[in-house]
Amino acid sequence: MPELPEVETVRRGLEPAMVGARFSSVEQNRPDLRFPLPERFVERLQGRRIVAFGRRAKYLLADLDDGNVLVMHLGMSGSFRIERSAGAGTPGHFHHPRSSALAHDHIVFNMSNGVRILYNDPRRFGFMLVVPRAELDTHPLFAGMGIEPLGNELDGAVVARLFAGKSAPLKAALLDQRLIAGLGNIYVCEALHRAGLSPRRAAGTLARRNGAPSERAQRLAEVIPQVLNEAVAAGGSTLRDHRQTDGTLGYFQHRFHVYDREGEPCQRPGCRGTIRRIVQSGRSTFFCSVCQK
DNA sequence: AAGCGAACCTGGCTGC
DNA sequence: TGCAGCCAGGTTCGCT
Repeated sequence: MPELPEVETVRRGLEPAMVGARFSSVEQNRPDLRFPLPERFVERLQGRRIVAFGRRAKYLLADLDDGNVLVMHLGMSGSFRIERSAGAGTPGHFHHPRSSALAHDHIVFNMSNGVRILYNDPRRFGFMLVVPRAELDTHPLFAGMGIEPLGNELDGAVVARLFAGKSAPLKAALLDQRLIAGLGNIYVCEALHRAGLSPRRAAGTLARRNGAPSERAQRLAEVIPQVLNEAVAAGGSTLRDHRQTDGTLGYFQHRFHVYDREGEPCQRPGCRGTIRRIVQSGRSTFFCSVCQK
């Protein structure tokens, strides 16, 4: 489900409910998600206060007051929803209603501010772990992680360097989280269309030319943050499960130019092409072979 | 070594 | 209506 814009949407929804609050109680309804949950997961969270709530690529990071970080990944079908109890605002009288439990509500955080935060994940490709903040950067999950596409690091020169010498298709290189971390199938397809680049082109063909990053690399570096920022502003894309934490839908899917639009006319002004679907490394790619070269 | 396909899971949709 | 088959926003593993 969630690529960077969806995860950022979730982060923004959860932040005000989480930062400053403590975990009053945590319900763990099964031993594992994608991986076994950490030893004593519930005990390690209960009583802790959340001091910051951030994101790195597609990971949510809740900094706890004991120096640990609760790391959460939503996999393909993970989502959070927030329920506010009637007692919110009057400390000591929350009732955290249990009546609303749905199938696949695997983890529930009952917060000291009266908010109930439920993690639902039918496919269980998501996972949670607890890592000391000081060890986060060297943790296997994060050590080899690529650059943050909404940070300041992304520009044509960086793209050229990252892709230099790669024979893999651009599509695969953009999905490789060790290069740029946070893009997924939707936004890779959309970015490539905006940049006018074929998903089948070898990534290495964007490398530097005569000491300067190629025009193509610069265009790609420009459109990636553009499409991600527009998607964040739209609350992400709702294909099936993604919701903002208050239940409202994302609406960026209405602005897709290629994703899931096989057979439709290309929307690029003046282009007479038709959106095609091909399969690359086992995943659907949508693109216009007329204007994407 | 890089790159590709399969695997991990459940559910929704399509077509027979 | 029923059921088989296919597909899905991610990541990792293992083979070539």
